[in-house]
Amino acid sequence: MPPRWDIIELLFFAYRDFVGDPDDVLDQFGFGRAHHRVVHFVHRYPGLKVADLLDVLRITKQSLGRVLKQLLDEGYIVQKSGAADRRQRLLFATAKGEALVAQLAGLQTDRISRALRDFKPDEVDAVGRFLSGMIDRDDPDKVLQAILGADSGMTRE
Amino acid sequence: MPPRWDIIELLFFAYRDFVGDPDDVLDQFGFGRAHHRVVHFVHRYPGLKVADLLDVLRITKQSLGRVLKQLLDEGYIVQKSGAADRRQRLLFATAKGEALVAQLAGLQTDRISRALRDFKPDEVDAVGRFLSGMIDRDDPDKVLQAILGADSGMTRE
DNA sequence: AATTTATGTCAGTCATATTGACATATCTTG
DNA sequence: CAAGATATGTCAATATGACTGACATAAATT
Repeated sequence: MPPRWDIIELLFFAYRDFVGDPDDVLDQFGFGRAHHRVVHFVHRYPGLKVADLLDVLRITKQSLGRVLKQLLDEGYIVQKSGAADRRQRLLFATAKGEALVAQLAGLQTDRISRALRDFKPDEVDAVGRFLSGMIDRDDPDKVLQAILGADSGMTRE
Repeated sequence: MPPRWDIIELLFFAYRDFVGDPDDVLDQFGFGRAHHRVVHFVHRYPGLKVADLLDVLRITKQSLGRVLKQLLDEGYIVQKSGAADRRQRLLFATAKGEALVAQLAGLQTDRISRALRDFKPDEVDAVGRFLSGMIDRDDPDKVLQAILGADSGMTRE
């Protein structure tokens, strides 16, 4: 099987520019890419546990610690003790956090919409199936399962 | 325009796993992701100049310096003075470098092929057009132009 | 009561990036 | 030819985001 140089390199450049938009905004907040990832997933999956976040981001708790603390201190995220298990710290985005996520997602959505402009529904669907297919399936990751599970029919509104 | 949470998150996970495969191999060589990027583009675009590489990778020459030196010292890359302009250091992958790139590209190609299995030709085409469309066009980058130029069926202004 | 689990923290290290300043060789231009 | 621009390299200091290992605490489970 010959290497798919085309896709390999397109993925590199596409991802480079895809994360480049948020990076510029994050700089103004004194944040980095790590902060974006954390506040994004907390906003999207309210009540996420610290352990879930570690699974999703594939980093250690020590790495997550500093970034999470900053987001808590500056009021982008709050944490509540779990009702069933009070050891757990369930994470939620504040209005401030939601606003930041929305701003960054807006930039990325603009880019995606531009790329998908004039795509037929089944072409959009193919893009979604490709990206899903690129992801490891043997992954005991709750968030990931939620995404992949909800992923039938990319053309829904 | 509502955020495309689906694509945003699929891209995150797809890229995470896409670069995850090479990372494991690179560890065994004492290399990191930066070494992969450098040797990859040097192999793919023989005679690449240092300045070209800086444009592609969007890093500073100081950052590139250490990584490039290691690859030169360990014989994955060689450099020759430019014929026309002898200030330029033109970079070429050695057989050793090519072998490494091929191994890493093999892993990534396996993943891509798996994702594109059972895709019809026009669906594969849609994936390529999507990725191309995600890339900034106002980019005076020789390598990028080569890639985008070779990508038939693309909509450009 | 003992153990496991979820989380936090301290301390040190590493890889990769940054900015700024300066050096050298070489090409281009007035 | 002299002056300046360009391509590259290097030194120094710094930041971010990752790592390992060890230890602490609180709460759940056995």
